[in-house]
Amino acid sequence: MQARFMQLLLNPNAIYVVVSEILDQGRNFGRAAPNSGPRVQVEFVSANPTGPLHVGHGRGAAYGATVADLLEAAGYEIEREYYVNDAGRQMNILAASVWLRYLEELGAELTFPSNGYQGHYIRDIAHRLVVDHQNRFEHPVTAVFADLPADEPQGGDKDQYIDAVIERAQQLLGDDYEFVFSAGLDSILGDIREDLSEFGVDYQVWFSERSLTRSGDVDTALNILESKGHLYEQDGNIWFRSTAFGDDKDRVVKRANGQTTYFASDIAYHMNKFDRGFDQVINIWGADHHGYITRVKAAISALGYDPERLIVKLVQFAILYRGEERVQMSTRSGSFVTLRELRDEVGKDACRFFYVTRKSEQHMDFDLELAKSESKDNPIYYIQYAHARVCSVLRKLEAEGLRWDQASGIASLALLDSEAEKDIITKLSRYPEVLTSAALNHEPHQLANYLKELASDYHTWYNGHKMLIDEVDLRNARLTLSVAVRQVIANGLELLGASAPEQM
RNA sequence: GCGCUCGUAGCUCAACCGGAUAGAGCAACGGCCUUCUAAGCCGUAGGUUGCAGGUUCGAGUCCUGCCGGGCGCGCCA
Repeated sequence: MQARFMQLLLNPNAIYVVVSEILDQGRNFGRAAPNSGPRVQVEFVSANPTGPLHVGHGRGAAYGATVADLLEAAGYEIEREYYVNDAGRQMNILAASVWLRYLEELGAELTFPSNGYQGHYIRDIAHRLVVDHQNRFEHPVTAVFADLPADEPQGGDKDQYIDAVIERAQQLLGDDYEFVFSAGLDSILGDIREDLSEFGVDYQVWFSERSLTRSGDVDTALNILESKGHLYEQDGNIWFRSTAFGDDKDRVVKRANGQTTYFASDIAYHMNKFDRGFDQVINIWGADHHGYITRVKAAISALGYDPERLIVKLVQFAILYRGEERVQMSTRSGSFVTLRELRDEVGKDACRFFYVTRKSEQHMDFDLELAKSESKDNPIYYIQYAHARVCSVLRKLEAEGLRWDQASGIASLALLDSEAEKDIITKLSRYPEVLTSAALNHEPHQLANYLKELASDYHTWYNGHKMLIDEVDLRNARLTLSVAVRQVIANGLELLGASAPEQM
């Protein structure tokens, strides 16, 4: 930085140096040396594996993946992790739902619990169970529903009812209950994994909540809190005195029936994270979880770790629009738009780009029509088109039997001395700092906006200057700058999870 | 009710941990195709940064109050 600054003072041609740096370094231009920075874990999405991901998860996925990729490009050693909430009541409801649909597949006639999972994907899982295991899990309907309390439509309590169904399933299935449970979990988790992978989001670690109980981490964490005097008993429950660390109220970690709470798992999970030696732990949560930040940080402090090392980024939900019309979504009624449907309709590149083009904590409107449109109105197409345009010119060049001479182009860069050209070159030289700033501030939109500007500058310049001209030196200079722009756009698009097409 | 968060052009958003006349893109209006992709380019117009105070040499940015939107306030996960 210092050196280049000196060069700028001493030599007006120094601004051109960046062009050859870009061409020399290619994909690595703007990147720091790999693993030269802190070791950081980024945990994101972590949606309950009770159904497919929807568009709300999509924003967290795109944001988390991009922040992780940006930090990695900035030299951080990154571990991407998905926390699998595979313990708890919701998962049992899933297992019971699968089982009942399985019985229906075998011909049983029954009334599905009002609190069960209604989605069609449950039937698909049940169907596979029948195909693979025939009637192995079958029990007479009379035995299944004998002496159960009333469901809500019959004037009962839907929660009590579904709990009774779960208990009955466990009684009748015995060891096979775990099998049905796993069939549901594995199927949905597999679907989520595939969905994310197709979205360009891949994890190093899938961390199971149940493993925390099995490994004894939950007990260990509670024992540590106990030994430090942060727990107390009241009404038969064990409470964590989180108010001592700024929380509004104390929190139960173990119920009177001996069951630990989800929060206890969370305490153990964060202890586990810190014990793995990360310099920094980044949690990306939906905005509806903001109330948990205080208590989790309280637990981290109580365990003796520095809560400053935990960074929680909240992501607001996106509201889908189809043109003017708002797309209604309701998870309960099952009328939600899945991430897969969104990808199918809009395409991965536009999805990834649109999601991160706004600050994460900002509410955003996601316009499906705009994301799909193939015009300059659509920023992702606009940027990709700048890239394709350069490729197109090079193809045309070749078709005319000409060659791009890079060395000649570099040597002739000083011919590009208009303000527009210098602006483009200056903008190119800013790329590394934009990348670093976007990474360290966890603000991918900085890079997205930069790419829009660069593409705009390039389109403007391109429109006013013909590339394929007879003057060889000037032609090579223009092509060289074009290729440098193409490289930086490709680098930026890669970090945003979008492709850089050679033709459109 | 309490807490968190957001409020910037008609619309969607920027503004580099307070710094100079608050910037883009859509939409609107006016131009540019015998020429490498018009999937593009140029120009014009558009703002009392929700409101009212305060701190500061300086506030979209920090503080207080109010108004409005979103979210949260389980021995659910």
